[in-house]
Amino acid sequence: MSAALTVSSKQSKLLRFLRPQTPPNLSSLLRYLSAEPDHHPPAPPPQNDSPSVVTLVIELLQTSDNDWNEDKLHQLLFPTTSPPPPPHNLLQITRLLGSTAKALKFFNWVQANSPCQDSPLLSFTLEAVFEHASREPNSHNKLLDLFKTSKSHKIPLSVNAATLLIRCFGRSQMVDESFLVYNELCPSRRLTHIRNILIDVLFRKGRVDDALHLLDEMLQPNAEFPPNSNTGHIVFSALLKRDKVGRAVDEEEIVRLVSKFAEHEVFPNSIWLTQLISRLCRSGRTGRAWDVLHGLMKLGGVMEAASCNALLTALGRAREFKRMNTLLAEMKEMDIQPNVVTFGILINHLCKFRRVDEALEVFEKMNGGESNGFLVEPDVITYNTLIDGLCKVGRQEEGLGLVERMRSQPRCMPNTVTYNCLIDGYCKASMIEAARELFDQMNKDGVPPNVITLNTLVDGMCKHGRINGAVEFFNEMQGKGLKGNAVTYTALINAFCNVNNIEKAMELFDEMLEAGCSPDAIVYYTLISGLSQAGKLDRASFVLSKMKEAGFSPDIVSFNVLINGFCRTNKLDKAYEMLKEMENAGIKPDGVTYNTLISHFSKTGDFSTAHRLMKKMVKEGLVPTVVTYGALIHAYCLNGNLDEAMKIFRDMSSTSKVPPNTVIYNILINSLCRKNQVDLALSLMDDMKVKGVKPNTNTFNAMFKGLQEKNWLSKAFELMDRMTEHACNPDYITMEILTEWLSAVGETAKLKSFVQGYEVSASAEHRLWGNGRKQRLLQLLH
DNA sequence: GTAGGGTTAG
Repeated sequence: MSAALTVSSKQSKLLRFLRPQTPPNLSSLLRYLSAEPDHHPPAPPPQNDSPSVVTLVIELLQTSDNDWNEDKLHQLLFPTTSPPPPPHNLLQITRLLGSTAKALKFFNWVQANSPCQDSPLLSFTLEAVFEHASREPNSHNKLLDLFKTSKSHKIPLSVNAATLLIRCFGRSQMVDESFLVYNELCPSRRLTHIRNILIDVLFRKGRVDDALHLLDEMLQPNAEFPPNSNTGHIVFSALLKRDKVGRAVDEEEIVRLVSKFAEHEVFPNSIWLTQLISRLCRSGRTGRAWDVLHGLMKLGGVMEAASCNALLTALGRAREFKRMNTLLAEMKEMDIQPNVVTFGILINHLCKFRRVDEALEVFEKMNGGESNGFLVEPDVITYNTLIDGLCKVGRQEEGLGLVERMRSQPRCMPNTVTYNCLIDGYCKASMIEAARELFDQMNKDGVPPNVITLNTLVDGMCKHGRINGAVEFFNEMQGKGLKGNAVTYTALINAFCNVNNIEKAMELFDEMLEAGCSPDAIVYYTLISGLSQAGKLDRASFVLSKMKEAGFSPDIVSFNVLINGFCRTNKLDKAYEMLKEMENAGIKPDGVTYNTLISHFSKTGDFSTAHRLMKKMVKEGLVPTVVTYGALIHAYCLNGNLDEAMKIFRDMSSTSKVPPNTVIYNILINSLCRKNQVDLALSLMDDMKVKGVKPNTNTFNAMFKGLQEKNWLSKAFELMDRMTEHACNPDYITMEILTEWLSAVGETAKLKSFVQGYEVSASAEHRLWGNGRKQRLLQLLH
């Protein structure tokens, strides 16, 4: 229910309660206070010396209940010598009668006795009869009867009578009757406020088109009854609130209405304008939102920060920083005070683009760091945004510092989100223990963890090789009543797929279903990918069909994953099936699809198909990338056709302008070394240096193997030094080659000094080689 | 304001 209507319906309830015992002047005062004007001719000036006609008539009517002195009544009301009393008097008299029955009786008498039948006398008397009836139980039926009678007697409705009827019928869901009353009303009395009521009734009943039709009439440039602010409120609330009934009205239509309203100088209030701006932005029409806001600014609509905030959010999302700044400048110019949300948006977007220091500057500014007029106290959300921003760039210690600052500020205690951001920060920094401690801390502080806390820790543990710890933690939390969701299961399923524990991954999927947790598309995608990469294409297909049953469809990446899986397991017919399915679903193959197929055909020796596919991909507007060339080069290498591989390698940088990367060099260097063309491999390494392509561990491993074959010790030493220079860590393959080779030729001293270059970080070593490998290495060295 | 997945060449 809209605010204005709540007020006026409350007021009318108040009126109904007060009226019977209230003298007319208080009643008219209340009437004056109500949102709607009273549409009566002015009351005659009070007669000071003698009792008024009203008083006399009431006395007369009350003394004799069933037997009125009609002569006297006639004399008082319709004197032959003086003009008839003003209609207002009859209204007052009728109102003061105790019941509908009495009022109706009086009305009938007036109708029978009034000398002039088409005077407003009858309309006003009837109005008071309606008022009586409206206060009785089952009022809508009584009013309907009375209305029908008045219609058959051709008594015109007064403005107030029509208002009362339309409103009462509307409340009783009798929309057609409301409409009928309106249509019965003399066009000159179809005032704005009556139309407002009817429009409101129509909207509430979902009769959107009828309401808009009525509204259109009011919005005409020279409309007799133009819209007022109440009209705006009724219309915008009906069109923009969430639980609206009837057909949806699209944003363009609303924008059209807004501008028509604006021509009548009626503007949506801040709430509705903000709603409209958000809706336009959400449906991707930020430009239109910008126009609407600026149009209203120019026309003098009242603008508050909220509406600007809605637009700022959308601009930030679209990375339109220039326009964001323009809007901020305009806000300043128009004296629109930014609020905590405005600052929050700025801080958020700066953080999302990792410009955390600038975000901190804005934060200090709102704290009054620079005295530029306004102080806005940051709230929990401001703090959380910043803490998250800091954590996302690895500055979790500073985030922790902000928590201290938060605690010192009244009404700003760290909450679940605060802890979640920090826990995620520590997890991403591989500090799982610290994250776990924060989790204990939040429990101690009475801040309840939620499913996001759970997921953050589960994922953190999974990503740092503690899958069992993650499962344990999850079970512990379930025991405490904290249920997991699709995200929890995705993290675990993904982790088990990554360590090739497909059984456990599938088990978790079943567990998820048993727990009553419905999988979303991402769970399916994860599982399909894991199964495909593990070569379990039958199970991947099974999950795919389950996914479709659940109403999700594979996206381009899932198709690519499946196509790759089918190619690798030599189920080309299945791969084709997928391509067909993609086509039917309207999903075009992308570069990855082509690369996958090119890789497959070239690896199986069908180079002509591979080249045909490459031509087709270009025709489709896709650009062959370093991966495309890599697939061909790799296949030619595997096929023993090193000349062709080198030819493509030379072509790709000169003709196609795709510079080779480390992977490409590695493929070639590896193949050349295997073919004993170590000289050529070495020249490629020089080429890398020239082109600025960094060699990695694989590059050196391939070279060492080649050099070992040739027993080119001096070259190996040279490369070992270069490896150290590049801060390129040896892995266990490097160590195995070098240990075997160098200890065989009695060069363990050189090897020891090489290894010592890397013994700076025990944890890095641990990560690289693992404990077992290191033990073996040490054994070999001693 | 906070959490999840997947692709192609080594």
